[in-house]
Amino acid sequence: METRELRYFVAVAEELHFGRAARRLGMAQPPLSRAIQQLERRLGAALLDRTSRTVTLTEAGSVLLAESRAALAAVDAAERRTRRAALTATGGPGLILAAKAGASSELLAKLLGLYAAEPGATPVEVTLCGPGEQERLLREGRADVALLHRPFDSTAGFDTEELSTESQVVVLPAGHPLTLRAHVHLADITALPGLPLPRWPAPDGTYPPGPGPQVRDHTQLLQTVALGRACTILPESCRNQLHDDLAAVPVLDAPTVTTVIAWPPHSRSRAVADLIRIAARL
Amino acid sequence: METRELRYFVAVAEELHFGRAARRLGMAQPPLSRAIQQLERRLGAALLDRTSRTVTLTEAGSVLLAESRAALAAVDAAERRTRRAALTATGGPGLILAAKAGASSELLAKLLGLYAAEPGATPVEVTLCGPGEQERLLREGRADVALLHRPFDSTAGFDTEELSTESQVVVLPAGHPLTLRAHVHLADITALPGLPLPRWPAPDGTYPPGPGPQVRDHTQLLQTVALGRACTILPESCRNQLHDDLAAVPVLDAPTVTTVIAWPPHSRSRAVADLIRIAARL
DNA sequence: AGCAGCGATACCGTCAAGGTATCGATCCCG
DNA sequence: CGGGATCGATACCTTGACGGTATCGCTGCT
Repeated sequence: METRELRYFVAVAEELHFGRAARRLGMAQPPLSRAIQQLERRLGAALLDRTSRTVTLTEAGSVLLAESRAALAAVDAAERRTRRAALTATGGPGLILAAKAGASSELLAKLLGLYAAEPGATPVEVTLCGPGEQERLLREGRADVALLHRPFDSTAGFDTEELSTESQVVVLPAGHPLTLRAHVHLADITALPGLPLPRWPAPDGTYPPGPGPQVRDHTQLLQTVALGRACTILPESCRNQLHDDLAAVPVLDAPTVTTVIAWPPHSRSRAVADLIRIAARL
Repeated sequence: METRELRYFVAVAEELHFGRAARRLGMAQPPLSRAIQQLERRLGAALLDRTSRTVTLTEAGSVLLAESRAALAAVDAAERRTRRAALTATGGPGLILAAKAGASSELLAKLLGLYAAEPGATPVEVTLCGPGEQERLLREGRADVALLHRPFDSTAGFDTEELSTESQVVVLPAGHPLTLRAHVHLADITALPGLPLPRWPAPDGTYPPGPGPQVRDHTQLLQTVALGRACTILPESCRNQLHDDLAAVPVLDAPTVTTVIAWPPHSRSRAVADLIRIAARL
């Protein structure tokens, strides 16, 4: 199978409409119809059920859709990583590390410091991004290595090494009654009147429905909490970033957060290997 | 990038010889040279350093080689999984599970029993294979789900769920002096005169060098041990498969073995999801 | 110097990918 | 119930990308 065929199929499977898919691909509809027919013939499987009015995916079709996306992502990542490797040789940044803005800053500083001291260390460019975005950057080959946070980010498809495990705290406006408690439970928090949990954007940029205020980044989050509009649950290492207008209380039954360093499983690069070796010793 | 180009590049990168690579691809050498040139032009990167006598990989080239193998594997797996999905609809086996022959048999039986009792369960075909082969079957899309054993198998690129953790025992011929001990350490075993650890074949079928006898499967392994030609370290669950001619002693400092159920991260199938849900509750 | 081996280049033929025109079926609406 | 609109499939044509053959130019080894 050629990637061209996979791209065609993904377009049709997503649009469920040959005409629209053809427009999206910048081609005419007939050759697209033929390409899909040929793909079906070669696979010996019906991928789409078509009447002259509607197009639907068969079971095999929806398998191929999921697999095609993964395969095309792998091909695109191959291209980007090769381009980056070529740039690196001519003096670009040696390594791109993606990390969530505002998270694990102490850990990150220590890691970068130790790596920089390594003989033969290359310059590391740090991309600080929104929550969950590190995963995408790494998958797309735009970053060489990333700090992820389980159980929030999926590490599926990566090699990983655990760096630290923390319990979580609830961050509240200073002076809130709960801040007098030595610890709380999740049930205490969900029941808080007037302090809902904020909503983060999904990968596609939309916000899930709910009562909480919409936030995009860490600063905005903490400010919203300080204003008494929300509370939030964060790993305990956030505590040394809190001003006096915020207070943190341990949450006993919140899931523990594990920070892991992750990299694509086929990394050949010496620099990535060095960085990981150092991270594993932290 | 088209998969054709990637296949061409992999052939040349592996052979480091345009003529041989062309023969392997069943084509003439000139179009292959041109295809690689075009790939390099489009990527804006030199992939190969060629003199008229030798061909070597550049840094970017070796990145692309690793990435191409991964991407081509993803494309091949997509094709196989789609074919399988189509067969399943027409009454083939619903699910193929790969497990190492002789390992986790109790766990496996329990899992299959529970799943078969599930409403809407599809027939499960179990492929019992040699050590480390489950991983390959799963990667290539020849199996839908597999039981892997950490730290021996790499789970990189899969979603996994831990099923059980066991410590390991050393298996010895009955009557061996060490069998009188309540437990041993690794150092005790490596020092055993005349009882080396056997050698397993690598994925390419060759055996690593060393003193131990060559074995291919579990039966052969246990028989070799019973004959007093080797000893071996296995998870403790193997104990109820041992005859009287073999004895097992716990090894205190051997790494613990974790059995995990693994599946490709893009699995859309209801059957896989059911099986995993059941496995997680074991 | 001459030969052998290798990758690159020049040139040519073919076929598959893509375009246009149109068909046949289905649904919607009056 | 009939006509128009919409959609995927088919028929037919054009073109350029891909592959083949012949040959060149360079290099290393006798």
